[in-house]
Amino acid sequence: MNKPERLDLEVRAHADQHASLRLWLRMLSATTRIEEVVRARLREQFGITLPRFDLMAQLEREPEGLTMGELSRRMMVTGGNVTAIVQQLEGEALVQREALAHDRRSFRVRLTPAGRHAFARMARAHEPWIVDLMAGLDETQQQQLHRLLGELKKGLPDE
Amino acid sequence: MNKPERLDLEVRAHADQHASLRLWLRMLSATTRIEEVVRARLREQFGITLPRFDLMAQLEREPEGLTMGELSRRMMVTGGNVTAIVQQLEGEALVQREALAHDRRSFRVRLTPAGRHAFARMARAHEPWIVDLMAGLDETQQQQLHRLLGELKKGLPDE
DNA sequence: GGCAGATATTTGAAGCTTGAAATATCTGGG
DNA sequence: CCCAGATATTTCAAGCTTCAAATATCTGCC
Repeated sequence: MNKPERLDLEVRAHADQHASLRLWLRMLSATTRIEEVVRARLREQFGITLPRFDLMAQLEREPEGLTMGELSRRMMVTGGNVTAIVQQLEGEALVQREALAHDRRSFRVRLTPAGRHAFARMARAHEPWIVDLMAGLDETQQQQLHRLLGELKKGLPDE
Repeated sequence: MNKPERLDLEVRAHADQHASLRLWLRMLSATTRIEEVVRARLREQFGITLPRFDLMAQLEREPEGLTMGELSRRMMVTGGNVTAIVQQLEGEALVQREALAHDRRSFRVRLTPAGRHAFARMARAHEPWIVDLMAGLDETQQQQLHRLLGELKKGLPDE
């Protein structure tokens, strides 16, 4: 009975790999599709890009503002990227920089009143889009998905 | 009992929105993190970008090759994007174009033998990475996640 | 106090991505 | 047969993104 068992394990290992790969591809395609929809609507309805919206969303949650590094970590993009987007939004007077007393390398970025107002208007539209896009799952399923993704994230390497 | 019930629904609706949003953000961050890891490893170990790897992966599954449109749909990117990547890979002799007899607007792209060989080498490394990244979930959980994402995708608007 | 290493941000080059317009070809109805 | 609309691809401009190198500042150890 040794040989069949060993074979069986190999077969299962092989199947596992394929299953993980299929899972990953499905996860990626669902995420991509939702992003596409959101990006298109933000553009059509507000003439804004997703990255700019995202950056404003991060700031909206932090009335005290965020440093470039914090923004970069929260948005999960590189620092150079944040620099460019902040510069643009600053040019449109939607965000402003503010020196830090204790560290001259760094500064806080926060929404201007105009930025806060503009974001609020967009967020009111955005939230129902997400609710709607997720509506293929009922509340319980969404909780399950949330939990599973939390587990998955715990297993991912840091940094 | 009318007023409390109505209030209750409103509260729940409000909570639902936040829950869907949180779910979406978690989904996005898990996906982004996995992509980051895979991109970094492909670069370090094989000096290739994720989009090029992705395009080759699509072709590898289709010995007959794929048209530009099919590639674009499968990769979930725009056509112009595919044009650029195919041109580069063609320059490196990893893919080749082949005219279609019945439609001169279109053509098939397929891996060259060199492309197939290079991809096979990368895929052997890539698959265990994914298995590993997903290993925070056991088999049952991965099946659940796969199922839930399938449901979610069914509810998304087409195209 | 000064300097070595750490941290925060910017810059620049290369590559990816989108959306829209342009080009080429095909298809079917008249 | 022809042409109007559909389909396949490319082109282009604008913007996003990464990585790596450069700059500036800070911190703690001596």
